[in-house]
Amino acid sequence: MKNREIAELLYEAADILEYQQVEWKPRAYRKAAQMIENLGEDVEKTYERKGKEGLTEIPGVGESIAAHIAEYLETGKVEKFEKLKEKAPSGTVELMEIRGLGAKKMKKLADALGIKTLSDLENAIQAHKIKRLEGFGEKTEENLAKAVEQYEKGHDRMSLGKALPLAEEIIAALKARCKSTCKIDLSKIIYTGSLRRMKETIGDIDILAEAEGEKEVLKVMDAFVSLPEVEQVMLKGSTKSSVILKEGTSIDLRVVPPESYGAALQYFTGSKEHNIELRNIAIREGYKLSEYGLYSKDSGEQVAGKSEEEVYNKLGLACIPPELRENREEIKAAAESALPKLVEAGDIRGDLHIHTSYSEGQGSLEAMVGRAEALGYEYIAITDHSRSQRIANGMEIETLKDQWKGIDEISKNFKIKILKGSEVEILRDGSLDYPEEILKELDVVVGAVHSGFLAPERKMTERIVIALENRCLDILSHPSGRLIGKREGYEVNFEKVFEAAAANRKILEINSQPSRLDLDDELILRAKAFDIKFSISSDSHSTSDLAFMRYGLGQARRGWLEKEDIVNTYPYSGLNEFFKKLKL
DNA sequence: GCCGTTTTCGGCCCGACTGTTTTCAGTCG
Repeated sequence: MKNREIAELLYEAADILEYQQVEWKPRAYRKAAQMIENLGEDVEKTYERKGKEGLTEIPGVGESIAAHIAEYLETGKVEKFEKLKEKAPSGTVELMEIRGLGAKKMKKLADALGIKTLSDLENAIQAHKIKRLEGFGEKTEENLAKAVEQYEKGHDRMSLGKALPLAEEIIAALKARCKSTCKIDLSKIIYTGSLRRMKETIGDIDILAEAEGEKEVLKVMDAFVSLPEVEQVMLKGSTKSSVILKEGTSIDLRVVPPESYGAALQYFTGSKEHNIELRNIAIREGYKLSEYGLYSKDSGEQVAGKSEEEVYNKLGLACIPPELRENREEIKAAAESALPKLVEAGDIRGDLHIHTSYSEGQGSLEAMVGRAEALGYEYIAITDHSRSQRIANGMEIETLKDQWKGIDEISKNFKIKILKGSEVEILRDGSLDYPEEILKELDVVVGAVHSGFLAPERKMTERIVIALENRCLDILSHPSGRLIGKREGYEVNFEKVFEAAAANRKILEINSQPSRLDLDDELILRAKAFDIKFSISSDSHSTSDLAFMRYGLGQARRGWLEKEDIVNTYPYSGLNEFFKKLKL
């Protein structure tokens, strides 16, 4: 799948064109890039099947960009972009990443001081050459210095698993402060942005609050920027403040009046592409949409804004859940009242991937079961590593049998049903790591690949397909093998994997570990088209990990999944039934 | 460069904040 590569290429071209002050083209390139990035299907496949014509069917892709994509797929490069890069200074793309530095300022810096790379910029800042430039000043130079520092500190996005608890902590602290000093509705302090959409990684955290009148707004802003966690106040205005926390994360707070709260929540939740689409609809329908509300174009009167529902409904749309707002057909579905009824936290009745101290987990069998019961689950599966996973203290058959005894014993003390399971290594030839007579004894077999990541696509696909054809396997765990920000998934043909999973009625796991989130939302969408069932699992290694479930749930929702698509929403009896059928 | 129940030409989301200027340009999300 080359979608991401192609999108990257287009983004890069857009940056350079922007630097060259070319009008509109950068926007067109970015739009096309965004569409390709979020496309459910493989651009290369589309091209193979339908040629350039097929490519122009992608929104935002016209004849010219289609030709560039075709050229890239045929030759591995685009002549025009190569030339573009030659003409632009080598560091352009990197410099564009610096906060506060756009095309115009960069051009000036390049023309006046010959700044072409990040280190050029650093040197110029050190020598205080920038503040003497016309249109620049002391403050600009200072801010650029800070921005460069920030960039070097790590411009990586943080995991959902870090961002969500952090946002909750800051919001709790802000609420505690506002409770005594401000007259505002505390329940309206809420995180928005990509975090509310449960994206797998988060750039910065956006918080929205509601307050009436200048005085109250100011009080909220003051409470926010003076939180002990704050290291630096980047900006502070009458509607918006921005800070950087001591641990490096940047957080924005916006405060709006009650009549605009819904419109603002909608606007700041994004995504940007979803919002642009929504605004276009507003324009078509004779409205103007902003973060302050939906206004009639003629009279200028506000027609909606208090709540998100109001805004969507006035535009002829059902209210769209945040996780779907990625401009991936959700607006069309909302117009046709065809939105999915997404799976919810309350639907989850159990967790089917749990480790204990029998292998590499931190928690004892009893501790893990106890926590699961406390969470209100009806069942959990204990799935420690199989024997070949030596690095994770994989269990020999004897140890596995010991564990069964342990489970039988503690079962008496709990109401929750404990399934005997295993995370069985899928060996390089596709066979499973325990003999069939052992696997048959297990209630649930979770198969996973943990080795040989560098195998060629054909090999890896074969390995996984053979495992999916094994009657003993129930669930394919973390199917892509990726570790977010650390390791790409292995090369594998997902079409073939999904076909095999569907044909053998196997379950695909949505692994909730923040570093995995595997399957990701796009693969979930693709797999759903094959009519496959999923499980959402925490892959817990300690009692606190059980709470990871919500991150996997977020990805399932981003993948448009409904309750019926997910086996661990079934009651225990239904789940058992399902597994039994699987083994016939 | 893309796109069209307002247009095959002429538009392209909209508003906030900062800094450097004295009314606005540049940048960001």
